[in-house]
Amino acid sequence: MAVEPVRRPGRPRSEDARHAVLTATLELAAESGPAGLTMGGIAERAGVSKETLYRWWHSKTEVVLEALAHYGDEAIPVPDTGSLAKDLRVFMRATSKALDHRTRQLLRTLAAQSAADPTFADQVREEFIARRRAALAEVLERAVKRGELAPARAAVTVDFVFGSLWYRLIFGVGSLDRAWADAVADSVPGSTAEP
Amino acid sequence: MAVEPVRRPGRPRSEDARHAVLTATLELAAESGPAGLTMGGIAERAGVSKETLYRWWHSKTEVVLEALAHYGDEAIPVPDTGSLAKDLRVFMRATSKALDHRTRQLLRTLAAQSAADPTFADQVREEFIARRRAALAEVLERAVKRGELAPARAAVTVDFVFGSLWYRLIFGVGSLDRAWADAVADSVPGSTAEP
Amino acid sequence: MAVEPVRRPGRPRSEDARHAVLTATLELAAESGPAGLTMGGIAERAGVSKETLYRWWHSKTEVVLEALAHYGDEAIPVPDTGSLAKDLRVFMRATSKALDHRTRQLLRTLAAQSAADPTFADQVREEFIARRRAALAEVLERAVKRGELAPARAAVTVDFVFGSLWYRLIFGVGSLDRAWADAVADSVPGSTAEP
Amino acid sequence: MAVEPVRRPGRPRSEDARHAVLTATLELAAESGPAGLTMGGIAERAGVSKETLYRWWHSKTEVVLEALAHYGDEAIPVPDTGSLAKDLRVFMRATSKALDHRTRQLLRTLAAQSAADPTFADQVREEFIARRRAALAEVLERAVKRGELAPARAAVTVDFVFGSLWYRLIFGVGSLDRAWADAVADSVPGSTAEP
DNA sequence: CGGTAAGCGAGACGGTACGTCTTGTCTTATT
DNA sequence: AATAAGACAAGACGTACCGTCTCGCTTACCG
Repeated sequence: MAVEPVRRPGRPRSEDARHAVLTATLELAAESGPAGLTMGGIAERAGVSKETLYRWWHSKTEVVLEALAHYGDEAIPVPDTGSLAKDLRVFMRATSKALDHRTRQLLRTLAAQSAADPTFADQVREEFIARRRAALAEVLERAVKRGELAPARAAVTVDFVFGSLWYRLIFGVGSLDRAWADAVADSVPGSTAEP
Repeated sequence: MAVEPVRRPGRPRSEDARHAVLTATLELAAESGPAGLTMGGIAERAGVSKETLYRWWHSKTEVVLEALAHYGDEAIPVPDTGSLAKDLRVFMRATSKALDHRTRQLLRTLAAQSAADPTFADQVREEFIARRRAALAEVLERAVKRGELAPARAAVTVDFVFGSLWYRLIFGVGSLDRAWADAVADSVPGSTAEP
Repeated sequence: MAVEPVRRPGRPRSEDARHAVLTATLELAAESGPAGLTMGGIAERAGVSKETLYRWWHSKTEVVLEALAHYGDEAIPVPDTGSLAKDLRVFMRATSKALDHRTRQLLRTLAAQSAADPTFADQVREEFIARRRAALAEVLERAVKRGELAPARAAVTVDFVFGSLWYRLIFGVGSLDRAWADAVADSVPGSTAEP
Repeated sequence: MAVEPVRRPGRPRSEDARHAVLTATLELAAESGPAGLTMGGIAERAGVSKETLYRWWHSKTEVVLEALAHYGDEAIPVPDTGSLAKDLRVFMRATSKALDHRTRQLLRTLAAQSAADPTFADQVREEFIARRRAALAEVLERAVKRGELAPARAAVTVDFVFGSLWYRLIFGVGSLDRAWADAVADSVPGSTAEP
C-alpha cells in the first residue's frame, strides 16, 4: 500500500527552492546572527522570490525552525549505557559538542522570536523543544526504573539541563563547553558518585 | 564637603520626562508585549520627544532595564532564616510572586533583545541578571558556611534556579507559580528534608 | 472552395473559455474600473487558468480590445441620410448612446494602457481607433463629394470629434451626453444651419 | 505685512529634498516613460527615503503633477496681438514647441494615471488642465468681445484644441509638430481667412 | 481503437513595485 | 543646555500582480 501516491494537479512544489531556503537560512544565521537574518535576505541568498518564501513559511521563525530541525535532528543520539552517570555524561557532551557557532546563532534566533511572540514560542516548544526534552526524559526514565533516580527529581532535572543551556546562551552567563557539560551531568544526584 | 553641589549651566534634565518614560514603558509592555513595544510608541505615550528618549537611553533595552530596576528593586528581599530550606522557600516564593503579567512582559522583552544582540545581553547581564544572581548567591553562601551545602553545588544551583525561570518564561514550558517555586526550592539537596 | 477547412491536430481551442474571458473582462471592467482589472482577476472570474489567458492574449490590452470589439462592433452604424448635418447628428447621438458605464470603463482602460505603453497604443490605434475614424471619415467624405465640406476641414473634424470624446472621458472635462453630441455635431461648419 | 512669518516648531521641510524629487521625476519620466516611473526609483534617484516621498506626495501622480507644474508654468504665455488668427497661431506654435520628449512623457504619465483613476483625474483637471484651458479661453474671450468669434464656438474650440492634443499624444494618431499647430489654428472659423 | 498532439485547470515560481513601519539622527523654536 | 515637534535616510516588512513554468487531465484527429 503506497503511503501517498496521489498527485495533485498543478506544478509541484520545488524541492530545490525549499532546500536553497533552508541552506541560505543556516548560512545567514551563522554569518550575521538573529539581527541580520531577514526574510528578504534569505530569499535573495536562496535565489527564491519573497512570495515563495511566504507561501511556505509564514514567518522567519518557521524557516529557522525547519532549518534547525533538518540540520540537527540526529546530532544528539539517546545514549543507553546502563548507568545514569554515564548516560548523562554522553548526552551532555554530545549536546555541548553540537553547540557550534552556527547552531548557537540559530538557537538565539529561536529564543529571540519566542520571547517576543508567545504564539511562536508555542510552535518552537512543540516542534523543537519537546523533542530535546523527550530525548533527555528517556534517559532519566530508565534511571528511575533502575532505582537510580527519584521520580520527582527526574522532572526538575530536565528543566535544569535545558534551562541552564538557554540561560547561558541568551545572556552569556558562563560557557557551554565540555566543563559545563560535565558540571551539569555531575550535579544530578545519584550520578555524582562515579566520575 | 557637599557631595554634589555642582550645577551645570542650561536647563536641567526633566525628572517628569524620565518618570513618564519609565511609566509608559511599563504600561506599554504590559499591554502589547515585546513585539508592540517601540521607541516611538514609548515617546508618544510618555508625551516626550524621541530626541529626549535617545538622549538618555541609547536603546529600548536600556529603557526596559531601568523601568524594571525601578519597579522591582526591593520586591525580592534576601532572606536569612538560618536554614537553607527555609531561605530558599522564601526566596523562590517571593520570586514567583513578583512575576506578574507586567513583569513577565518586561522580562520577555529583555530576553528577546538579549538573544538578538550579544552587546545588549552583556548589559542586561551586568545590570540586571547579576543583581539577582548575587542575591541568591548570598543565601547559598551562608548555607555553605553552615555546612548545609557543598560549595560545588552552590554554583550550579544559581544556574538551575534562574535557568528554569527564563526557560519557562520564554518558551512557555510549564508554569512559574508557587508550585514551581516550591519544586525548585525542594530540589536543592540538603533543603529537601524539611518541607 | 472552403475558406478554412484545415483542422490542426490536438484539442481545439475552447470557445467556452474564450467567451468566459471576454464576459469576465466586461464585468470586471464595469465593476472595478481600469485599476481593478487584473489578468489574475479575469482568469479567476472566467474560471480559466492564467496559462490559457496568456496563450491567446498577450496582454490585458488585447483582452480588453477584443472584449470591446465583440461588444460594440455594430453599435454605431454609419448613417447616410444625404445631409452632413443629419448624418453627424445620427453618428454623434449613437456614439453618445453607446458610451454607457461599462463602455467608458473599458475605454478608460484602453487609454490608460495606451498612454503608458506606445506599443499598446499602436495596437489600439490599428485595431480599434482606426475603425471608428474610418466610420466618421466615410460620412465626411460623402459631404466633401457633395460640396458640403471643405476637404481640409474633413481631416481636422475627425480629430475634433474623437479628441473631444477621449479628452472628456479621461479627465472628466464635461459630459458625454446628448447635449455634448449635438454641440459637437453643430460645431462642424456646414452642418450648423439645419438643426 | 508679512504673508506667513509664523514658524512652526520642529525641523522644517527640506527644500533640497523637494527639489531633488521633482528633478528626479522629470529625469526618470524622460528616460523611461510612464511604465518605468516608480516611487522607489524616484526616491533612489533623488537620494531621498521613500518615507519622505510618501509624506509629501501621496501618489506618483501628485509628484508628476507638481513636477510638471513647476517646469512648465510659464512655458506658454497668453498672446494678445489683437487678432484671433494671430493669437491662435502664437498659442498653438508655443504649445507645440513645449511638447518636447520629456514633456510628452510626463503628460502621458498624467494621462495614464488619470484614465485609471477618476480621483486623480479630478486632481489633474483642477490643478493642471484647468490652467491650460483658462489660458486659451482668455484668448478666445477677447475674440468674442471683438466679434470675431461666436460665443458658442468658443466653448467647443477649447475642447477641440486640447482634445486633439491628448488624442494624438496618447494613441499616436498623427504628429504634434508645427504643421499640426497651424492646422488646428487655421481650422477655427474666423481665423482661417488671414494666414 | 489506440496513438499523438494540442488545449486546459491548477498552481508554484522569480521578479518587481507597492505602501507601511521602526530605528536612530537631524534641525528647528521654545523654555 | 534640555525640550517638543517633527522631518529625514535607511531599510525590512508582508502583499499584490506580472508573466512563465510545470504538472496531470481532457479532447480531438488520424492512422
